[in-house]
Amino acid sequence: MHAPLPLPGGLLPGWDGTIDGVRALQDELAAQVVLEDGFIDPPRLLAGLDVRFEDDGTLTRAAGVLLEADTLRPIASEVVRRPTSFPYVPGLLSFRELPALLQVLACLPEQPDLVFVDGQGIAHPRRLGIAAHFGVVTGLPTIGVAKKPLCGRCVPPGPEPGARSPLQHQGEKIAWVLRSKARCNPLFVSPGHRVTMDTAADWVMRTLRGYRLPEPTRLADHLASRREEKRAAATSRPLF
DNA sequence: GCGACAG
DNA sequence: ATCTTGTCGC
Repeated sequence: MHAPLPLPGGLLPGWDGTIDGVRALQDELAAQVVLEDGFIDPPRLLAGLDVRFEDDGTLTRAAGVLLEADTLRPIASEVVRRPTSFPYVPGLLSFRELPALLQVLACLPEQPDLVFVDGQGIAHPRRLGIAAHFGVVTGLPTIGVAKKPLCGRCVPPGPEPGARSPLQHQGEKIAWVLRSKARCNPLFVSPGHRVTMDTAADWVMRTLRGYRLPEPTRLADHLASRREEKRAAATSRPLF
């Protein structure tokens, strides 16, 4: 038994307050991840989600963007804020960011057919990164797009855009290390839920627009970083 | 035992 | 993640 985390009760029903307890819950959720394609093909709406923090982590801010899949044009976006309720612990990131992600998803005008989340999908020690956790909880097809790996080893992919090499962990292939753009560090793309490893990488490639990040994640990232949006929108300036 | 460690 | 301008390289 490890040291209990200093948290207010009621966050996780039935949780014993220990890190081992959270890990046990992750194992249960990870068993529910589906690694087969299960989305409408072709999808009509895509969504990009990202989370940031304010006031040294006291406040959690989530940004969500809804895009038209065939044009990659944003048709709606939302930003929500809420008090942070869980500390940052490597490997337990989803428990810190999930509440805000679910809240911003609920604020979008329509349900997306495929979601891109900033962070790992199954490329996690217990195969439950934020994108996988989000996918299992919402039931939505999800892809995890991370800028850095959490675990696993790999041989760097070639320099040409589209080049990819497997990220391996404990004998399993958990993500594609994908070179989305020349001269840029590769992305770590893994299935979140109801998506195949190859489909995940394919959709990242086909939603690129000349930047390192695919449009869904890039727009959500951009929106989540805008200082002007840190506080209640004073001016009603268009978001795009 | 030591180091690494998504956001 | 966050504190933060200009600057070097392709």
